[in-house]
Amino acid sequence: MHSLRLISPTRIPVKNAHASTVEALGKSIVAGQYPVGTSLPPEPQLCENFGVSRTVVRESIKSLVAKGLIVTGPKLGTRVLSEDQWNWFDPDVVSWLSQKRLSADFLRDLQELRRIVEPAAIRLAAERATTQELTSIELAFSGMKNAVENGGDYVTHDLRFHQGLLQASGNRMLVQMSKVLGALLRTSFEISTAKKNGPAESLSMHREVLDAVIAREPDRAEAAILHLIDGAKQDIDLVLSSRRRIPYIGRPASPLRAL
Amino acid sequence: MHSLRLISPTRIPVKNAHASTVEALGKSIVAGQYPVGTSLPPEPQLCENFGVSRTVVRESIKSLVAKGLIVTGPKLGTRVLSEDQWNWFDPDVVSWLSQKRLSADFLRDLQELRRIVEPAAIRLAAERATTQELTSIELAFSGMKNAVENGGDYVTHDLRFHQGLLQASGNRMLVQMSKVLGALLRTSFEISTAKKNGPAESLSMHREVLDAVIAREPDRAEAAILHLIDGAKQDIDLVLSSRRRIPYIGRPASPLRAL
DNA sequence: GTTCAGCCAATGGTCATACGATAAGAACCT
DNA sequence: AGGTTCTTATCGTATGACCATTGGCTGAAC
Repeated sequence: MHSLRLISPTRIPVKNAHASTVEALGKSIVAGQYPVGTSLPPEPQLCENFGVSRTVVRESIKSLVAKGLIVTGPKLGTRVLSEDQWNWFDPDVVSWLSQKRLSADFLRDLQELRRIVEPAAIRLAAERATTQELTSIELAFSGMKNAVENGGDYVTHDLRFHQGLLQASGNRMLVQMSKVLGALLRTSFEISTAKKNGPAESLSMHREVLDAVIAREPDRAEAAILHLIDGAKQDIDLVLSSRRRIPYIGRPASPLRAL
Repeated sequence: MHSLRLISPTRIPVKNAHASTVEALGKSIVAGQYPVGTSLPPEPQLCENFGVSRTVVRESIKSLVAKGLIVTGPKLGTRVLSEDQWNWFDPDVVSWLSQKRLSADFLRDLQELRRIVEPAAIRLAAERATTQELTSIELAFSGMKNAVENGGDYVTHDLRFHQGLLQASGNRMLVQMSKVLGALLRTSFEISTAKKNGPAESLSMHREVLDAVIAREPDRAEAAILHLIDGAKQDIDLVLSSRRRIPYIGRPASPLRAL
């Protein structure tokens, strides 16, 4: 008799109440549904909105507190913190941001971060990568090549390629960052791939990057990756300037389908 | 009658039950008390250990799940995730790591990250810093200078100086990172400051950095900060090589007192 | 002896209720 | 008008009950 309320305000979490609630609340917040500084509805209200018990609501709220999105207190409610207090490296937060508010600002910040981190990481990778890590990257490259020749999921292998490189840097912080950059990379790759000859062109650049790493030549590897990154940046800037407003609210899967 | 159990296994959280429990559990985990892959004691056991209700224990666990330290599931318990799944950019996690396990690995990773991020950030700052941000940094510098001349807390102002620079980069990701790098910076500054003439020497280098940023000369600013960073690295390496094992378990305040 | 299905029990997941603690805002007193 | 007290909304904590999931045990069938 509980699962019958099909017209609940938000989705009904038929199961996985906690996960569903965290996601729904988190997305609402990063989407700006509750402006910074204001309070969310009180707990009983949220319970009703989501059709879950107070236990679930409270545990969900604690999760979001842990991610720096909100603070709580008696009588002050559950207040949304300013954005610079959010944990911008939390995979969930970034994922929600990518889906709900892929704004130009956000993309610019990510792009900038990528241009700082990836060249440095690749230098380290060129010095330290184990043969195992190299074969893993080589495998990703094969996947890309195969996708170009026979069709298939180019973007996913592209992602693996870059994350493999970050992994090979041997620095745990950089590895963590690869998870966050994933949001940008996927978007970026989807843009580049949409161009005619995009993949084919990008493939040879990736080959050059990998060769340089295998040859243990940091300078050459860095130059190659910078080439790649700046190409991606141009593609992104082009798309950003060609649209006035964020066109995709609530289309998680393929944010740049509009291309 | 609850607060009388003074010989409880861990601390008794007289108040702020949630925060205390999160901290105690978090520190235990990052300290390696529960090896990766193993399960924590079941909830009722934890309730007894910490002298709190199941509500608090469960909400605390959810907080740690949100930080990527653990996963939970019926019958599988509360398992510690492998370290590369932890959120290495969560301020709490980093703080716990700094206090409990300031290992050479961790310092090396942080040092490397700093050398990647700070020079890049300072280039951006030299291009974008607002006058307000500049005065804020200038203020921190005054604090440092004053501390050298009249005695006082040099390290705190040093920290403000560097975090002000990251802030001035105008990139939210970099700002977030400044919170994390704080752990390294504090340690690093404490080492450098311990050297005779450390502060005085460092002061002039900081002046040069700030001047270059004010003059909007990215190249000069980058060179100056690299000078500073590499000096700090030498100091840290020196200390690291002079000790065989992590000498400070459980001395949060001043980890490098042994100097 | 091996394999697989099915049951069992341990453990987290969810719900409901009650009361304590805190602080914002109102009411009150000076 | 200013400060102080009081009220009250809201989160914090505790308790007890029951549900849901899953790993492992048991035992039967081959």
